[in-house]
Amino acid sequence: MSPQGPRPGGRSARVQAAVHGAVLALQAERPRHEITVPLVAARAGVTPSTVYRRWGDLTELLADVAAARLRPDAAPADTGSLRGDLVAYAEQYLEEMSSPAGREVLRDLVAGAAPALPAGRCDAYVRGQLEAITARERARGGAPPPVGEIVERVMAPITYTILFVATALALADAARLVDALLAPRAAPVSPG
Amino acid sequence: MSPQGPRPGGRSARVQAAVHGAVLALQAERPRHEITVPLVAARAGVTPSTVYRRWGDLTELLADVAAARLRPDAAPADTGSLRGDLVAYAEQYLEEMSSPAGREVLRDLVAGAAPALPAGRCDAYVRGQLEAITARERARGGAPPPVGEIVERVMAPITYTILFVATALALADAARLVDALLAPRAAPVSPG
DNA sequence: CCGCTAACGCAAAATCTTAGCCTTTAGCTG
DNA sequence: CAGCTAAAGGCTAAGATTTTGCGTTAGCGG
Repeated sequence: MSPQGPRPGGRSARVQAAVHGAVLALQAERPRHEITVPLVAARAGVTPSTVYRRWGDLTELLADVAAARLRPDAAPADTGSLRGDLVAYAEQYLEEMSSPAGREVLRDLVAGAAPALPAGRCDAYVRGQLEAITARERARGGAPPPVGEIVERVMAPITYTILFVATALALADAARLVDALLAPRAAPVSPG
Repeated sequence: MSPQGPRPGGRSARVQAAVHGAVLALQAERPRHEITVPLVAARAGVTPSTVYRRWGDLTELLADVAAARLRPDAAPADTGSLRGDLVAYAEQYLEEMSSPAGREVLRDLVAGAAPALPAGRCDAYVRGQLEAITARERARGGAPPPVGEIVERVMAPITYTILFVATALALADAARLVDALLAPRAAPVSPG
């Protein structure tokens, strides 16, 4: 779906940029159910058939745009400690994704039915950022948990809650999850 | 979206059952992108306008069917121990939801939720089953973790992986997650 | 500079979606 | 139990979207 086809330069790239831009512009000014392929195409200065041919349908186009939106634009902030870095990253993710707009991004991503690609890209971006954070910690001489465990204990609960649970998470929950991850021997429940 | 309107009996119920049945039948024999409202309506012996009026669009209809499919049909299995009950439930959930059909159910559910609201019914069903399991444990004299913690540590990682990660989870991961939850004082990482 | 081909534009046809109006039927009341 | 009321479904026509075939354009290599 993503135009990683054999001819990425020139006109193709311009069209992709124009269409992505049109989607972003429309998302900012209209509710989602009013966004249609012909509308996007018109805004992008392109014919609808071009959009249908390249993206298949609106769902996949939105998923592609959502994935592009998630691509990290900078390395994760360096606060000087593993906990600080993780809390900062988790808080940023939580804040971005629990807004109505962010929720729509996640939804579009999941809804894109194609070979799991757009949703997979999202996870890949997250892991990339976490790799950077853990690599930094190792360079400091620390022994951070594996990225998979961070995803499992911190990112997954945040994402699940945003998608499925009515009560919103507080910013403090991000720190709570990170602390639970980093202190596996704390004893919050009844004594064993 | 669900026809919990003021007139649940009689014809309404018949139409709803016919439409749900038609969706299930079509899902079993066709790829999802070939399922359309007119197709469902024809199979259900109903006119398309009826479907549009009651469900709005195909996405919401599929979400409604998915939610109905998820409604637990029985109390969770009683294995005699908290760990056994949780592992059995988590394994069942994992097995059901990681199949292609199950993944579609989750996808439809997320995609069809109201614009700014979460796909709450799914989470509610899960919590209901977990409540039953933990209540049973308390009746045994045990002190199970709160349901929220089980969701966070077990159900959320499973669901996240199904939706966002290309590599499938193994059945054993369900047990691993339950064990990690129940033994918070194990020391799998370097000493603190 | 010339040819090759993927990608786009255009326009017609097919399909899906919406909306108005009428008919049916479940639930209620006398 | 007959009759009333309004919610819900059927039908049809108008409108919008999606698909498809064919000609054209523009990036790329020789």
